[in-house]
Amino acid sequence: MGQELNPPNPSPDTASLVKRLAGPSTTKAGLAKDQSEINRIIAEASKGSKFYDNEKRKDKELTERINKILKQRDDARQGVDISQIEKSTDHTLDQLESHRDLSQVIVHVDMDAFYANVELLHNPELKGKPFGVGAGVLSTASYDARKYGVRSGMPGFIAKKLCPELILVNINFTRYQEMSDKVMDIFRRYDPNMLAAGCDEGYLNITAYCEEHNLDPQACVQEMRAFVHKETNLTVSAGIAPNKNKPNGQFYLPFDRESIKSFMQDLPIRRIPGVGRVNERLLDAIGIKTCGDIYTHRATLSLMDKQFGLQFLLRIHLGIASNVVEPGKREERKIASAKVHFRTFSTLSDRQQILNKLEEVAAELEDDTERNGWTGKTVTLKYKLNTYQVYTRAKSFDRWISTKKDDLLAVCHHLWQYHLLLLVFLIFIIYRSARNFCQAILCQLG
DNA sequence: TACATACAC
DNA sequence: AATGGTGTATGTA
Repeated sequence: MGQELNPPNPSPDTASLVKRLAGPSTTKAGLAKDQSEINRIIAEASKGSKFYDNEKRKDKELTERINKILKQRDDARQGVDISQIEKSTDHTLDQLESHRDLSQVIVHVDMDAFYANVELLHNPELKGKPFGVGAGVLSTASYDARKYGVRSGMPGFIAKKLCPELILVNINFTRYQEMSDKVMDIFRRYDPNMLAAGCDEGYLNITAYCEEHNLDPQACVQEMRAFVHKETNLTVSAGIAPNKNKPNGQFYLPFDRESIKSFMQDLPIRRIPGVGRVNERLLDAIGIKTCGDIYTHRATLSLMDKQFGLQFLLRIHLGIASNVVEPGKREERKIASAKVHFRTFSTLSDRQQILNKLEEVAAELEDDTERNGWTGKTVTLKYKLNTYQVYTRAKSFDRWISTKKDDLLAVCHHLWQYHLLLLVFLIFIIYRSARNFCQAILCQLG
């Protein structure tokens, strides 16, 4: 009956598209029972949207890129002595192995569902209930929500489809920052040089602490985690290893070559920091799913060093990473930005409306930079079309730029060009190399 | 330098 | 109806 209304033979979603739509953090906290059913629901909810079309386009582009790479691989392997290449790669591996340093005790600490657990402390009524933190897109999901497949980075309306009783809690960043400060202070007792990575995780070198207090690493970390719990009521997971490649959750990796090797053998390559969704697919295409697979395909990787980065992957295979922990310089702010969102408008007739919006953004940025004393040397105009395609247009100067709205607008007009006539739904203006205005004010433009 | 892409959190 | 913000690194031209 109504079937004629549907488009004939809608092409089925490819596995890669379904996975892409499910978002980047599917492999992270896989507490859900049936991920494929969850992915199906997400793909279904996305279907027909501009967002979906854009993801489909990107997926297709990646597939084409993969096909190109496979062809390159086949060409590269023609008429070369594979065993010779393997031999030379083995030599590189031996070199790397000979420099392995097992002397440092590195701990990766990660607060469990940080935002969600802070909210739980604040509002105990949420206990046992599925909830997400954030509006629009979720910053995190409680453990009870994760059971349904709800994850960080997921739009609220899709999360609601997966879990209709989901509660949405507004984000309270100052609350998390406060708790983060407390937790980090505890970590610093064990390593004053620790590296804070975001507000809920970090890396520590506890070698010296263990020595001075005559503690073995596991007892030391146990004690540290107990302090965190006692002083903040929050829980923290930790991985202990001879370097910074984090295992997962709460884990002690024995400090010998064989244990590390067998740990890496079946570890999915996606779990390595720096291997995201794209590299996962590229590597999968040439047969690499786990860190162990790197060795099997070392000849191909060696021939295609430029595409894949041989050294990077060989180090991953061996489980060798940096074991230097530094606090990370407290840098100056680099970017000041403002944005405006808009939805419904038409193309040509609303040129003036777009210009008005642009002016709005410029005014907002002027306000922010004047108030906080920032300026910069590059103006970046970033805009998203209603197709979700993102464009950036930038102009750099050799002097500090005036933060006056009209000066900003002048630069933006110069950058804007023909997209003025298109459907735009998001505009950013960004100052790059933002510097404190007080220091820069003397050399700013007219 | 300009721009795009990939990634992390 | 509806799919993030901020920052870094890197490749390419």
